[in-house]
Amino acid sequence: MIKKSSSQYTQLKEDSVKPKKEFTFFEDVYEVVRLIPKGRVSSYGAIASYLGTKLSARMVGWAMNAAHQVRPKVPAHRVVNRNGMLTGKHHFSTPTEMEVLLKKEGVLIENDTVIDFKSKFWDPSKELGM
DNA sequence: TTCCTGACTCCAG
DNA sequence: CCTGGAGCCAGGA
Repeated sequence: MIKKSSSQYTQLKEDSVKPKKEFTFFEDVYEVVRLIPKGRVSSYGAIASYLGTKLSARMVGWAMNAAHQVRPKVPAHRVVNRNGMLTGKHHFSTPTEMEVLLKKEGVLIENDTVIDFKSKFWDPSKELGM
């Protein structure tokens, strides 16, 4: 039982002014997503990788979950999984919202998957240079 | 505090 | 081709 007291860390921080953490990761995710060109799509893993946390693709999805209430607007519909599947469609106002938005931008969907995903794929590490 | 879940991905069978 | 488990880490119960 290594029951340590957290008090030993309390003096480490004096920034009692800031109740919240920095949330830089989420903000970075939103910024990258906003850079995805219209008519193109990216993946959770690609974004995570670009931000240096390759193994945290799930966190990108988690960030998208809260992206709807973030301003400026975040085009979350342009983020799909590595296979081009619209795994996040159920998190939009309607189950077809994501697909409709993409089609409006020229990205065709079939069976919940982006058609010709390979050519529509936008890799931040490659496009933004790394 | 601990435990569980997830808009993911990789790897082994 | 499909399935399951591990690693990731922020929140909610």
